[in-house]
Amino acid sequence: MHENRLDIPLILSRLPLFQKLAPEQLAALESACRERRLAKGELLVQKGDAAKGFFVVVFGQIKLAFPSSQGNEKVVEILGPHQSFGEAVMFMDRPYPVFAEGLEESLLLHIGSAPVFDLLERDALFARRMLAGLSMRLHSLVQDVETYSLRSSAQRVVGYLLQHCPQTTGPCEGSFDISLPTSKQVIASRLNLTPETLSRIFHDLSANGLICVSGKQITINNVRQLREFDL
Amino acid sequence: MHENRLDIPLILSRLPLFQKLAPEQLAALESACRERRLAKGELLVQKGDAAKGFFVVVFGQIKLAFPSSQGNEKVVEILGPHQSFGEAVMFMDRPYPVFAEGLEESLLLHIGSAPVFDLLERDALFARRMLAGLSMRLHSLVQDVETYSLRSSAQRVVGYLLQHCPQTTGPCEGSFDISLPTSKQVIASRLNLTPETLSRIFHDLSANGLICVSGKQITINNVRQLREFDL
DNA sequence: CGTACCTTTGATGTGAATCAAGAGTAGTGG
DNA sequence: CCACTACTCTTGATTCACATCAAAGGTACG
Repeated sequence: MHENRLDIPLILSRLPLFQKLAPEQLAALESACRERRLAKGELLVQKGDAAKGFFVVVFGQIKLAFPSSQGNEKVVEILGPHQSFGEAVMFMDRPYPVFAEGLEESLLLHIGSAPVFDLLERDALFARRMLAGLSMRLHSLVQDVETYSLRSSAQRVVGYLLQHCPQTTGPCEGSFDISLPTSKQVIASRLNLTPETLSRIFHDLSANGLICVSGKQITINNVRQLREFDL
Repeated sequence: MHENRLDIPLILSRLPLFQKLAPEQLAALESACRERRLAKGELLVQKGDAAKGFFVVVFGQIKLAFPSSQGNEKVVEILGPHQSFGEAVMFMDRPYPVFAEGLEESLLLHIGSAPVFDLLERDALFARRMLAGLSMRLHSLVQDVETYSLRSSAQRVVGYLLQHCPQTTGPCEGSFDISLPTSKQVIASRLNLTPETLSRIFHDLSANGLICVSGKQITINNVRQLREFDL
C-alpha cells in the first residue's frame, strides 16, 4: 500500500522543521536517518530509554503514554504523519519520560542527533525553527494542563471535538463530520477519562441533539451550540 | 534591602542561559534590558498579552497561573530568583496562555526579543542553551501532566515535599527541614488541590509521624518512609 | 488592637472511577 | 460462511476521593 523505496529527502523537506534546507543539508540528514517499521501494539521506546536522536512519523499512528503501576496507562499524545517526537529528550541528558507504541502499522524515521547538532551549528534559521517547534510543544502542554485542571470531563470532550473540526474560526454554525483517529479507549485516556465516562458523555451529548455518534464517525450538528456547552 | 544600582551584566552572566558569553554580547543584552519592579499582588502580564521578550526574576517570587471563570485560579508555576519565563511565547506568535503576578515584592529584568534573536544568529552555543532550557521546561511540564493524571492528592503532596528536599539521591534516610516558599493556598493550587485538602493531608502525614508542620516549616522525619508512602 | 487574610476542622455533596454484565464488532481458522 | 475468540463499547449500580460549604481559630500587619 506504500512504496517500498522511500524518498527520504522529499519526506524531510515536507516537514516544517526542515523546510528551506539546502540539498546538501538534506543529504547530510538523510545519511543519519534510519527507517523503522512498527507493528500495531509494538513498543518503539520504553520509558527510561536514552535518546540519541528523534523520530518522525511517515505514516501510521503512535501513542506516547505513561505506564502506571496498575496496568492502566495515561496517553499523553497521539501522533500522526509528519509529526515528530523526542527532540526535547535529545537536548537533555534525560531518559524518555514516556513510552511510545504503535497504534497501527507505522513507519518512522529516526534522525540521529549528530547531524542535527551540526545543522544547529551552521544554520541559525534551523535553530529558530527548532526553537519554534519546541515552543509550540510547550504551549500545547500548557493548554493540556489548563484543560485537565479547570475543565470538567464533558468540557474536555467537547473541547476535543471542537479542536478536530476542520475550521472552528468565525461564526460558523454548520455541522461537521469528524472521524476519531483511534479507538475510544485511547481517546478517553488522552482526555484523562475512563472509557465508561467517555461513552456516557457521548451518550449525553447525543441525547441533547448536539452530536451524532456512529462508531468512529461523529457528526457535530451545531458547532456554536456545542461550543456554548458548559455543564 | 537590595542595592539600588544593578550590575546587569553580572546578573545575566550568572544565568545558565547566558553563561560563557563574551563581554560585548552581555553588553548588547544589557542595552535591551528593562528593570521591572513588582509589588506583592501586582499583575505583571495578563493572559492574552503579547510577548516581545522574556523575563528573568532577580529577586522576589512570581506565580504563573490560569484565571478561571469562578474567581478561583490554577497556579502553574512558582518562580524564584534566577528563573525565567516567557521564552516560549517569544518564539511563537501567540499570546501568553497564563498571567503572571508577584507573590511578594520582586524585581525582574525584561529582555527584549531583538538581541536574543541576534544572539541566536551568531552564537550556536547560545542556541543550544536556549534549546536545552526549553527542553527542560517541556520535561517538567510532562512530569506535571504525569503527576496530575496518575497520582493521588496525597502522593502529589509527598512528591512535592521530596522534590524540595536538599538531596534525595542515594539511600539517605535522615530528616530534612523544608521551608515552604509561599502560602499554603498557592502551593495547594500548584498541586491541583484545595487549601482544605492540603491541610488535611498535612494533618494525616503528621498523625502518621512522617512529617512535622509548623507554619511554613516542615520537617521530614524519615525521607525513605515518606518516599514509600503510597496510599 | 482590630481588620483582613490565611489555615484548620467538620459536615455534606458530587463528579467521575470502579465494579459488573451485556452487546456489539472484528479478526481467525475450520 | 459460520462459529469462536477476543476486544471494544455500552449501560447500570455502587463507591470514593476530593470539592464544597460553613464556621471557628491563627497570624500578620496597618
